[in-house]
Amino acid sequence: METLRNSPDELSKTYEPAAVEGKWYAAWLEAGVFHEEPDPARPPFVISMPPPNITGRAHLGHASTYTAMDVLTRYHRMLGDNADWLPGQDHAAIATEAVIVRELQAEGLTREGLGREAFLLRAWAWREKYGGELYEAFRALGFGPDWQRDRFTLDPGLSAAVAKVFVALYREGLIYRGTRLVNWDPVSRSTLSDAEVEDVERDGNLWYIRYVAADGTFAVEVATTRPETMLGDTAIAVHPEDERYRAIIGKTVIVPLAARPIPVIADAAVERDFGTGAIKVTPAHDPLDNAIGERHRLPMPSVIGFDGAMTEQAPARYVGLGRSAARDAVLRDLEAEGALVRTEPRRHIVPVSSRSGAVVERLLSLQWFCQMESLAAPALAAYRDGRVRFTPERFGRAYEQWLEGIRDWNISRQVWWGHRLPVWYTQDDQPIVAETEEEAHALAARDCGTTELRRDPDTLDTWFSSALWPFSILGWPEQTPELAHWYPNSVLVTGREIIFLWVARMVMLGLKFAGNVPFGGVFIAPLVFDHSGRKMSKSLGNVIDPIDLIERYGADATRFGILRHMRLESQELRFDERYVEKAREFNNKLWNALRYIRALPEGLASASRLPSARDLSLADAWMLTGLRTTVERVSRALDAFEFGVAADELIDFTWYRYCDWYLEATKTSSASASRAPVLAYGMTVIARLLHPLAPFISEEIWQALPHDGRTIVTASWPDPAEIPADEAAAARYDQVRAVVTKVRDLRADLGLAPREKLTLEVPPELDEAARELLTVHANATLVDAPASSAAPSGDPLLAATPRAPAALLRARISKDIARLDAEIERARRKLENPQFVSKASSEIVAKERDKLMRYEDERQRARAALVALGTEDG
RNA sequence: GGGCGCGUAGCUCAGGGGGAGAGCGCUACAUUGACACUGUAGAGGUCAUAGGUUCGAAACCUAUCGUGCCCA
Repeated sequence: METLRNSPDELSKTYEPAAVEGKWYAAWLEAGVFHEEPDPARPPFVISMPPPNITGRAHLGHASTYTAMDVLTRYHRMLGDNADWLPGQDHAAIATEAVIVRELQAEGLTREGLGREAFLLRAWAWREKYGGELYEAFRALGFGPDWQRDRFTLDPGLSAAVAKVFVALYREGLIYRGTRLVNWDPVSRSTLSDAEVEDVERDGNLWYIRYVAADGTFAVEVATTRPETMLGDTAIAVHPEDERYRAIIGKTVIVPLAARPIPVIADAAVERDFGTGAIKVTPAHDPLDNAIGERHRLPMPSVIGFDGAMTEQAPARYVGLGRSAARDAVLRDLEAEGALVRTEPRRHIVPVSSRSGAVVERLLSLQWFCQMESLAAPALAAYRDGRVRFTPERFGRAYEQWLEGIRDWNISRQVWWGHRLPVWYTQDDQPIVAETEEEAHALAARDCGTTELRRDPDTLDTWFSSALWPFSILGWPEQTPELAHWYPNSVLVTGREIIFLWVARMVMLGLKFAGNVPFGGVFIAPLVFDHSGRKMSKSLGNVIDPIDLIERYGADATRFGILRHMRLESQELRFDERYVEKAREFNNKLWNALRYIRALPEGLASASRLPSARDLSLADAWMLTGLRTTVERVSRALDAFEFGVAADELIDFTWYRYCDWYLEATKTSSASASRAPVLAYGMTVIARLLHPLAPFISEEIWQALPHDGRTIVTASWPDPAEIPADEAAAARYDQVRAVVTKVRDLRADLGLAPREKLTLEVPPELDEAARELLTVHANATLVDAPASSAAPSGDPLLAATPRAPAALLRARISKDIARLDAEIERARRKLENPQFVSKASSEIVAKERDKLMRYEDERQRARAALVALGTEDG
């Protein structure tokens, strides 16, 4: 511990975060304060970091969600918990692969040209080089995860867990291979999850096409936004209760251009208001049509291929045409045939790949799926019986509804960077599913009498490995001490956009394989938007780099500014740089309070212990009482994830009470007896309360004052019971403050500069403590009131009267009386209402009576003062 | 179409059945030895609209309008 010096110039006049932050972060790493071993003797507090993509860059979302995790971990560490924050990164299959492919393109290379092995080497090299950038930002933000336990989704242990889970699910029949409609990104050449598909509104057309009956007795018009898919039509569908079409249900019509006969069927999924109420059904290329096709067992020809061009299933003259060329050709030919009735401009929803920006094609494809129904049921039960709780609660209902309508999960991806499917095929395409290649060969030899196998080239959806995260990073399937003590995790902190993608899947697989829910609670942090409520995105150019904020304001201010605006029920946080600016000003305020304490002439040598209660001044007692309340409130707020409330409480107490009042009160001569220890004690308690939110400055302050221990990181959380509180003294000081405020009012009326003394007449019996405080807070000179002023009985403090022109005092008092008149009128009306007195709770009525009494008392005093002033000018 | 939010001071937002709050911005004064990244005082609001419940509604309920997100 450095020795405490008291030179006033020792600390710079403004707080300089840059000098402080690097120093302490290095010291923390050196001391190993973020690392924990499982310790059954202490309550565990564990958070698994949602693994950011290795392609991810720091953005303000990290400064909300990830800061929240840091706050919780630091808070629980100080509470004495076995607290550990487990970091890690995600390989981000499609995103990373896209980055590498772009790099290759720039060099004139292709993925296929390079080959799988070389491609993967490049991807690993890329990860080595750039994958740690986000962590640099995390350190700059002061985050303290247990770096020694850093994990990566492609680590051998985690990959083994993935293979094990896949094989187990397969053998249970929950993973299967099947032909289903998938989201196909023709540019990335891979399937996409639903979440990677964005619905975008675009201008298009609605084309009306006429289908003629096979027997020529009628024709039916259908509307479509995608005429080229008509080549794959296998039915016309109408709503079963649609009178217009009842007669033609079951009849046969001919697909124009393709000249194929197809049936007219009835299905309740048809929207009668859309177009003509009759729709064409292309089961191989549209989700709704596919569902109809399943129900009616329709054939499902794929007319569009994985390359986005028309396949051989289409009539010969369209084969090989790209989607848009095919559309042009089809429209031209329809027109020529007279089958195109009309064209109507229309805005409609187009599915777009959030990876490549290409329009997503719905295609039938042979993929691997995970059957979700039997996994979803226990996850639903865990929510309904309270084993998984969401904060805010309403997000639980979204989770519930999604699980209720669960659909099978396409888990295979046509990318190379990721967990390769643990699937091999024999020459006759028989799948062999095994955890290792050796096992696959053994199985193939045993069951199929062959050793000639080729491995499935596909990889698993990234979310598959993420779903195992909370237990795979703890060593599962090994029964490690970490798994025993730290699973389930205490809480998961994440954003609402991945409740389905990630949270629900972790619950499902955690229950299935780790025997329990992965976490007791889920805290959904608000998303960060720009000042006008727009999502921050590269294309809008409104992305804010936290590093930039850190450089200009400091990491503490960046964290604090955001935390302060996190509200439990809000879904969004509209970021304004002024939040961070304000936080920096708060830091500076703290810093200067520290400078004041350090420069006290009596020094801090004896400041390590709080004086006994009888040696405390009125102001001391007031401050400590407020401090105790603040400790309780901040603790309660952090327990409830109310970070904004915690920050508000800290600012409110520290700035507007500790600094504005208490610190000023210590500038009286009698305060010097107790002020150094009380100021220092108060400040170290504030520093500890602040530490989870603003780790650097709190450490700097704590180190600059008498303290026990090496670092605030492992200091204990303040215990309110240890802070002496004296409600009566606090109330008395509040009365003094009320009088001071009134006097200041008048100073403003007088146009009196703050420097200029004001004379205050007070009754001779006024106690010394109140006199000193009036003197220092109101910058007043006290004189005894003349006996003739007839101080009313009661508290002499309330008889304090500034010496000022009578007219001014009269105006001020009259204004007071007018305000009191209104209050009295309001209270009296209430109390005169028999309904109020009989129906309102007795406390409310008593409170109202008390108010009325107080106001009347105050008005009486004011009137007396007015009379005493007389009518002539003074 | 279904679900979930939001509408309070010029702006961003707290609050929440019984005296309208904060920060920023604005106005006036102040360079007092912690701090101008400051202090003191002040102006500014039919709490979206209309009904209802209640002794009492900005808060609870219903509807409407505006606005955002998610799911289909």
